[in-house]
Amino acid sequence: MFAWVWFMANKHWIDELADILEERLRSRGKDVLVFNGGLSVSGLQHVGRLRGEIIIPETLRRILSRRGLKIKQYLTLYTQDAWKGKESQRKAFKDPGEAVKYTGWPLIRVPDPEGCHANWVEHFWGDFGPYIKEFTDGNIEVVTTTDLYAGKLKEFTKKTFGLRDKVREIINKYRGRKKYPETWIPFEPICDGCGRIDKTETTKIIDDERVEYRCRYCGHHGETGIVNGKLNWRIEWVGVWWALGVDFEPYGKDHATPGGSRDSCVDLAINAYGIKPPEGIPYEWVAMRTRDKRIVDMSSSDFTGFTPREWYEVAHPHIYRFLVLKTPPMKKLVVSLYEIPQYYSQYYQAERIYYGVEDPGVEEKRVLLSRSYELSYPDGEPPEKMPEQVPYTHLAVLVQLVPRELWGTEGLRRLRNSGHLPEKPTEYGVKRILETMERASRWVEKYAPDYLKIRLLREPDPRIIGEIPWEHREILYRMGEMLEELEEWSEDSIKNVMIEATKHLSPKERRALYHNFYKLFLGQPSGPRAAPLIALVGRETSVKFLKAVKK
RNA sequence: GGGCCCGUAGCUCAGCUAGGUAGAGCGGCGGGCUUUUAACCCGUAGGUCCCGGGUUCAAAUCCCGGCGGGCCCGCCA
Repeated sequence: MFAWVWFMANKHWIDELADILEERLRSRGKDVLVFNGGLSVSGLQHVGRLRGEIIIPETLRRILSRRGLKIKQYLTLYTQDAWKGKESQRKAFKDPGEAVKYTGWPLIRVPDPEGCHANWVEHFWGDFGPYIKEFTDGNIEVVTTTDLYAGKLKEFTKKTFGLRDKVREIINKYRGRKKYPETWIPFEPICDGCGRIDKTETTKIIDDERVEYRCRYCGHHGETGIVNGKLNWRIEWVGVWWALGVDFEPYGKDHATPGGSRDSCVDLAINAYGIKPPEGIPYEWVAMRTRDKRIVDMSSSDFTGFTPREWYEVAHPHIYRFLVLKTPPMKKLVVSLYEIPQYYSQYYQAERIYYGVEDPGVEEKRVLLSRSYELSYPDGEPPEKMPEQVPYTHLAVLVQLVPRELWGTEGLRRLRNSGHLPEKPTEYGVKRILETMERASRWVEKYAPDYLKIRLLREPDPRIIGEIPWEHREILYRMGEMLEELEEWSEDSIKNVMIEATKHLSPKERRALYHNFYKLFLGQPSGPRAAPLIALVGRETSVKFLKAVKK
């Protein structure tokens, strides 16, 4: 139809989003724009949290930076929030019963359940925080609400005391019957008596710096500084926008409901504080598929999901970024560590489409996949030449046959022999293969199905041999003899031996024979290619196994 | 009570924004491949597009009304 329409229809969702955002951000007239994301460290920091709060804003930031916008990206940790003491959270401690006493404490004050870090937050941040730079370009500044309360939010708290009536009026619009009374002061101190932040009530503002409060939990009355507490949650969110000057911040679907938290906070920002609320987009959560194929939402406080560290161990961050980018933000993304090989092959396909060596047929698909691929690089861009692609499962098997110290030599030689690598492979391609080998090796240990786990039997097993019919034993024994006499010990000559020994068999019989062949060596009816396997096992051992069938 | 995502082949989904002969991958089946790296190649079967109305020459697609599944919010944050 019209070129314009065609053009629009063939944009990646994130580019369309970037277009809209660019216009709105430019109209704000700021030199440096601010992007933010927010996380409460209530427990397991799973990969799902990378999606909406980190990778999506980071990618938008990079796209818009290329268009000349200056953008600063933050990630805000809600460390002052109360520890809820859910059963799943208590179970993180050796003595869950005793851990009840931390209920209601600010997260940052809850001790590390395993005693290896300064507190709960730092403990669970360990598998997440340090990996952000692997999944992004790393230009993200992490701030905590605890630090903000000691700084800019302190100022905001004072401001809020002055705006009390207006703030109450707006919040009460969203509170149906349970309106806050006129005496309400929107500040929740940490109780000096019991340590809780979720049960205190401010009774009096003493001056700009101090308040009086009472605790509904332990009955303690006291006074404390305004650094020692937090604002009511709706106000706090606006406070973060104000303190950092946020211009864009995505929000999870739990905040997206009309009349919900985002709406009420926008109302507060405009009508109480007179600031322009940030632009935003809602996003769906990430779920995971378990070993037995059940789908469960990842949840921090329920400890369901897996961390960026666990992903990084078995797969490149590129792959996760790719999955996030090819999935529209309001669609549920389901990921599984058991399906890593499939993700690699999807990624390789997108890569081939990007480099133009494969035609997806449908234009929309081409745009979605190749752009998602292009943006999948955490830092920088795809290399000029398409890297060599070796299937993940291939490497998973290879690393089990070649000793680790030979991966970079013998392993690569094997790949050249099998045609996966050319004589002069690209630098990035080789680097990626070596990295994938490390990951595939760990994946085999932790997640691979049994049939991909290759383990040579220590000794020929008489019980297995007993199950092999005599005519097969004859052939296997003969193979052993031929291998023993073989002049040159190479994959090719071994392969010739195997062909020679089985050429008189029908395809069906040959299949049956190889089942027994694999059982003899591995205890299971299938395995890696026979000739390379034998080559690797070595002459002495393979002859020993093969001739054992006739003892 | 309000909102979001979804319903298309056995499974996972694309196609719906912009109406024009129902698609892909996986799985199944048959065959091939000097046995296979959840492989590859060729062929093949398989569908009331959740249901009912409406608009239209024409509806999986647009409109209205239902049904079913999953999820979020309902004054905790």
